[in-house]
Amino acid sequence: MTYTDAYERLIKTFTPRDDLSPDDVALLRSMPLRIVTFGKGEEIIAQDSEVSESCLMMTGWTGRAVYLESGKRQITALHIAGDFVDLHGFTLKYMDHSVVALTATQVAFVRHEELKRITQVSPHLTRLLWLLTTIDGAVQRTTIASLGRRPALERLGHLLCELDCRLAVVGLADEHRFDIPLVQEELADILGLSVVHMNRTIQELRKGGLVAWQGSKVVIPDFSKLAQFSGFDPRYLNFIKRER
Amino acid sequence: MTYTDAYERLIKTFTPRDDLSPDDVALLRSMPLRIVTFGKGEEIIAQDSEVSESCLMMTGWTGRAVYLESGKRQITALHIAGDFVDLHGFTLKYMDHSVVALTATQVAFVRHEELKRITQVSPHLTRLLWLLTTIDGAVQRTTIASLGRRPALERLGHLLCELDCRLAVVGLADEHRFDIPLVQEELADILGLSVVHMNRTIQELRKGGLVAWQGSKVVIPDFSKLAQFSGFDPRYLNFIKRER
DNA sequence: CGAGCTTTTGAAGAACGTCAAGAGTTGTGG
DNA sequence: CCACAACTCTTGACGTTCTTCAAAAGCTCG
Repeated sequence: MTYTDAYERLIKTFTPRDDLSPDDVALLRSMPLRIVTFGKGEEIIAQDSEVSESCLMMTGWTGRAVYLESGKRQITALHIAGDFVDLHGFTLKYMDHSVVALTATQVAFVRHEELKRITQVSPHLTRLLWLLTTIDGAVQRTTIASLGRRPALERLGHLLCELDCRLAVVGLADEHRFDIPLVQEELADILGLSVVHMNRTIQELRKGGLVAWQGSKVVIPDFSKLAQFSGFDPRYLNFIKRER
Repeated sequence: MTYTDAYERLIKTFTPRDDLSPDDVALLRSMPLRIVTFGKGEEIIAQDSEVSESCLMMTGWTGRAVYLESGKRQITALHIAGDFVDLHGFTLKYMDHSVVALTATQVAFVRHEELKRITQVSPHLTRLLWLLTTIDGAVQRTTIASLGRRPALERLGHLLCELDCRLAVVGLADEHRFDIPLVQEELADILGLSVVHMNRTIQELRKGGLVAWQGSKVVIPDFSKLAQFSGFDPRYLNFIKRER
């Protein structure tokens, strides 16, 4: 993963949503990046810390984890290549969650001074960065609706539909086949379930024929069927090009 | 509620988080507002609609509601005076949720052209508006953690602590006393519970002495006790002044 | 006073969690 | 290349939390 790749990755995060002017692209490329590798299980950002840079995912999977006093953990979001995991840290500074590497990972850190510079020279790019955080909010709302009102089976189906869509956009899913490099305990922490019930829910979804899932390989034989079963409507992901 | 009040309300939304320059204030006051009244139960913004203005709450309570195919409803957020309910609509345009008036309500609509104008002339005010949406995201993460990992009783306690803090900042709570103008069905839709279990959970919290709650009047006799019981840590609300 | 809404209660059942243990898999060191 | 340890997945049994259904009681407002 070279610096050139990193800038390309960043540019490709915007282009499904709006066109970038040559000036926008040049401005993005002018930002110094710090590329760092993390091993599986390592903590990239600590909960309750103060931050002065934000990180863009290059490879691997990360999650935002909230640790409760009870010792329980909730993973509030999953992130893959192209996701600006903690862009909200630019405005918030205070991190209400940790960021943990769920697989070996490469990320590019951008200093907040650089982002601030963008806000001072490019209103358009500023709105696009802002957009990334509001899309994140839309995903979070969908997660809230799932946790609050969908039973475990639909909740899992909905997550698989979302991951399929997001992975496809960055070339990591093809014909509804993709890799989920997560253990069931992590999936349980995402869906708010116990590990045992997570296991039984996966088995039930498999048995129903809605997904084929062996090891980390997932295949969704009939996407629209799973989407309908899970109440999945991709519009909240905002993969639509318009003037922003 | 006059126009002057509306601008004051808007300004007071920022000041707990950062100071505004005279230019910032003048710019805010230059935005045309459209003040509208809604009756209890009315829909202010429809789910799946396209929007070209965003609304700031003046009086009353609103909620963001997601309606699922199953007929179930999840209220993903509550909003009170000073909240910019759908500021994310400025960047997203597509509304993945509805906004519903939970009480009689006055809101001020700001056209997106005006917000765009701000992004073109004031990087600082742009960052502050952006901040409001990222704080919203932090609240959503906390909601996800509650729904995923807290049992009903703690979930309710946590909500009450959050409301106490937020209402106090806008002068609607004093000495941990405030009004919750919501019926138990609405609370159930916020906490992801059935109405019956919502009722029993409220009773249990009352019985435990953690809250006094009769009709819509809530009193938290020992806030830190309830906060500890519920795992509430107000830092995610970002009521802290710093350079943004 | 009555209609409609909201709160409350009881009873039964479904969904999910916990505990415990066995089976399968992966990785590591000798 | 094998043996062992550690991790992960799976299963069974049982308990708890929460839901559903149904109905009664209380409240509000014309």
